[in-house]
Amino acid sequence: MSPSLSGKEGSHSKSSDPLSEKRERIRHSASHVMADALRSFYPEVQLAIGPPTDDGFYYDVLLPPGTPQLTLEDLPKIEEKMRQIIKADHKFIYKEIDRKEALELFAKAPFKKQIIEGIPAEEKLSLYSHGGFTDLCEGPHVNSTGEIKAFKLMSVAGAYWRGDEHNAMLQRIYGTAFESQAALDDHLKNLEEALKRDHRKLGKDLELFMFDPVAPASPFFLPKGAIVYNELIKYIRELYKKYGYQEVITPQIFSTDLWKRSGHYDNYIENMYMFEADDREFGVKPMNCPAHAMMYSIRIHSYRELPIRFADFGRLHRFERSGVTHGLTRVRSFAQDDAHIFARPDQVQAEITVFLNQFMETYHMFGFGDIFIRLSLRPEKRTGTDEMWDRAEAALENALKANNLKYAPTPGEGAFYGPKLDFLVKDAIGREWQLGTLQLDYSLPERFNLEYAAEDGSIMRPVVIHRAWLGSIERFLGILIEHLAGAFPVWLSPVQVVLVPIADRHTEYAFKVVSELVEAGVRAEVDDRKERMNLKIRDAQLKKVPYILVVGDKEAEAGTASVRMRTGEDKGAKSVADVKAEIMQMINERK
RNA sequence: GCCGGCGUAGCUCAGUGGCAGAGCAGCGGUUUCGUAAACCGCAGGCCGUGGGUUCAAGUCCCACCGCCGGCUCCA
Repeated sequence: MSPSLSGKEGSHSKSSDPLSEKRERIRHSASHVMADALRSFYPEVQLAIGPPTDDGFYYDVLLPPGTPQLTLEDLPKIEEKMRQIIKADHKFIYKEIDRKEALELFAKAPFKKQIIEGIPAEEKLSLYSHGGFTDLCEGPHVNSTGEIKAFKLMSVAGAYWRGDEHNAMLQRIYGTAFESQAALDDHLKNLEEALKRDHRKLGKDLELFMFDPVAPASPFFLPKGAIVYNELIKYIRELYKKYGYQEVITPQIFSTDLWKRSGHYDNYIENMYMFEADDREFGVKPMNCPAHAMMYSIRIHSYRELPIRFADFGRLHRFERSGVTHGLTRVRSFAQDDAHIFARPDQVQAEITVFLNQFMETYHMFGFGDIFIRLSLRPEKRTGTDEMWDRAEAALENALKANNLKYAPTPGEGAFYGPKLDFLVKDAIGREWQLGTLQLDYSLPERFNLEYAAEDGSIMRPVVIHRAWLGSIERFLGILIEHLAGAFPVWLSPVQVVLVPIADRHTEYAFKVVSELVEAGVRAEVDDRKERMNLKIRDAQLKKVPYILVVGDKEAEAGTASVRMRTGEDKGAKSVADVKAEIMQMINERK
């Protein structure tokens, strides 16, 4: 069961199957109907764009100056109007027009005018009308408004015109529409389900981590969360050992001398925490690479030593803009399973191939099925020669091809110092997150004057590969929590076993069993509260403890424990030795 | 940073100008029980922070902080 790979990011893929195609029509049409309804309340409303999306549609609008902003409370009346329009079953009428006509028709619609001006002259322009409403639109649509069988307006949000923060802020109304009420209900149920898996909620409920205004967007890992965090690191450390990485420990704070040299002072300072001490300016590190470059430079390296792989779990701080933080997935304080590989140019491709295999192995183990690989190619603004970029991009692409991996080349998205591979997964609510990354860097070796002595004695420049499997541990944990709905595999579970004594007199035996498990390295506890066993079983299951061992007279007598799983499955009584062996095996096999 | 919403007990939430509430959790007691919530009782509050309006503010207004939904950005 290997993770399926899709070359395209889901949110950008054009649907090909009939149902998705139908929904796209329905949603696109619903967006027109919504604009129509909105216009009946605000005749002067300026319409921008109203496309279908993966799970619904939206329309970006600008209300006339002085109009109060739309809020959630305005949605019901808009929905009501939409229902009337749908009931009237207006036909959608398609009409092609020439550019001049279009510009006249939309003379008073500045956003539409801009759209028209942006469409290449040779492309035809078209209109879609229903009832008395006409919009510039490529389509396709349903035949008539009556085909929009079920819809719901979801939310109102702000959005910049054309996604550029220098442009006007528009209001975006989100809605969704389906071919049947049942499908809509199903969708709403899924949303509710996703809410239950939200890692922020589960993190609180399971006491994994907390946040506090005294450290905005910076998680406090509570004891249980710290266990999971450290288990992840322990796993990564094993891989480091296996694959020839050397772990290093580097300072947290550096003088701006370093940040100027690395380029961060010019390119990244708005994301850094800077301060003065002793009349010098310092910055808290947002990345580990400069420190690793310095460590590489302690002496001249022979070509025989390369590749050198420095791994670092150093804590990074990035000052993220206030509106962008999100639970564990976008924080200001975090660590990565970060490593920099200093390699000879001829070693680059082999390193990438090995990395890809390690990456797939890791993701397979965590059970992620929906992985997207993005190959980010040279941006406009970049350092280095074209030959260098050709070689670097080819190295990444060849490695992907050699490993039969699908990927989406994305021009212009690379870092200024080199192209990169980004590994994205989708969370429970369909949001896409970047986790792992691999970047080729020709700039850092230049800036830090990194060298090695080649076979012929000449001095050569190594290439640096930045790479992470999990990305940020924090973000990975957040995605993992949602992916698993908080039910960690045994090896990651903060509490792996809870002993439930049936009556007080069985507590002593329960502790005996626990100490045997703890001795073997299992995280086991006795629930010795003065409560009934029913409650204790319930609580253990709500806390997603994988093994619940119930012990009473029979078990104490026979030296057994009744095994109940968090799923509710009752596996019956087993000898303590057998239970212990089973749990140990789960842990050792990381299941 | 920008647009909008929200902030009341540990948690989930009610209270919309007139005495701060409920359920769960917590604590005390009773119950000692065979696989998802026993019963009784007791406590628990700078209503995010600061200012303002008012005879009176959890409630109305302003600012700030934080969170949530988006935009932009990103590990």
